[in-house]
Amino acid sequence: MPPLRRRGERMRQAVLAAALDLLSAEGLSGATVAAVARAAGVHETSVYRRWGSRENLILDALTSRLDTALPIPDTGRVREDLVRFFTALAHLLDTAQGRALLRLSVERDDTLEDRRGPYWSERLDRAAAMVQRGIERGELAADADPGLLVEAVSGPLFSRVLLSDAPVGPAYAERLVDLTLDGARPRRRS
Amino acid sequence: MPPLRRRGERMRQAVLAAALDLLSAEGLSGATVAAVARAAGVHETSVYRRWGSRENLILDALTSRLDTALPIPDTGRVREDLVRFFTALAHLLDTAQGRALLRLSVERDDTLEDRRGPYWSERLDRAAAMVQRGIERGELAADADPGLLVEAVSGPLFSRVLLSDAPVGPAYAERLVDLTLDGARPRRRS
DNA sequence: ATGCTAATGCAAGTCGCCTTGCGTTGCCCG
DNA sequence: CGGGCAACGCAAGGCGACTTGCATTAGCAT
Repeated sequence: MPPLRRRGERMRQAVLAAALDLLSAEGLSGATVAAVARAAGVHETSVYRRWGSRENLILDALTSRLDTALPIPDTGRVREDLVRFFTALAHLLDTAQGRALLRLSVERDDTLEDRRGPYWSERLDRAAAMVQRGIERGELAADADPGLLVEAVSGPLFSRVLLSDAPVGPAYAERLVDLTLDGARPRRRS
Repeated sequence: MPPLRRRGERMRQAVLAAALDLLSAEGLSGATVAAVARAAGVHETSVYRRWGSRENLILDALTSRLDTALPIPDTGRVREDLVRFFTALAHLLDTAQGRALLRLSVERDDTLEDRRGPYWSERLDRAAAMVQRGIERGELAADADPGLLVEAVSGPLFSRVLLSDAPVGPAYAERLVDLTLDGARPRRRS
């Protein structure tokens, strides 16, 4: 039985699968390049040649399967849309894979350009559409800034996970949405 | 001239100074433990015995000099207080040292407990006092959550630096404060 | 001053990330 | 059904973080 040489796409899939296995079995620190390569029955050098760095590898593994899509709801009411979206995001950030992805996205890599920022910014950009619809519907002020609003809700979610490593939870996301929508000033007209 | 053996507190100061020098001269990646030790005229082993890890060393160097205090203003108006505070924070986050400190604060260290979270959480906790005063003054809703509001403004600042590495700038901080205070809904009573 | 002890110096070594040069082989194309 | 060539395997090595065991010495108390 020859060592079952894997190449091209099959090798790629085998490595990504091995990476995810190790990731969920032993966590981020357990998924060393050597371990992944061994588990996939591939040489470490090949991994580096294809992915360039451990970071790219893990990130590729994570994003390939973790395409939770984070769908953009369209219920007709801004608050409902935002609550659903950011609740889903909070849920994602409470999973091991979601947290790992966020942590990796934060790592700087001065060598060559990478596509980590894109993962989150893409999704947040799409989220801005919900706000835009709210503006057009007159639910939000005409001069509201969709991007700013999205960042105002997602930012705290991200930094909470990164800084304090605390769970975020759907309730937190909902409170953030309400604060961003209504502000902290006293409600006139009760 | 004997190698001028440094010990105890003098050694500590020499190493921290060398670390800051390298930090500002060559950036985070330039401040390797070996380089810092050499520059301080100290053996690498001694650095590890005293600080335990490179991270602790850099963090110690950063916080020892970078105690910008981030004072809590008290002008009598919430918005003014918040704008001043978060503008100062934004400014800090636009310096190389501030960014380095934030990045290091985000690094997880499963070995032993560390005191990195504290640096930011301390300052944000104190910032909540501004909000509390605003509530007592009636400027804010009685059921407003000081901690949440502080996170709603600081979170985006942090995650912007961490994720997109973009400058934050005072204007961004100010817009966040206004959004959090007034919300995105249309203003009644113009 | 003189000792004692804890704080250094030093050497050697582990581990993970990553690179390079060269031999070997899978795989697609003609 | 062969080539040919890129895609792999392999060995060796560099670099930085970190550890360990042992020799040495600075510095404080006496």
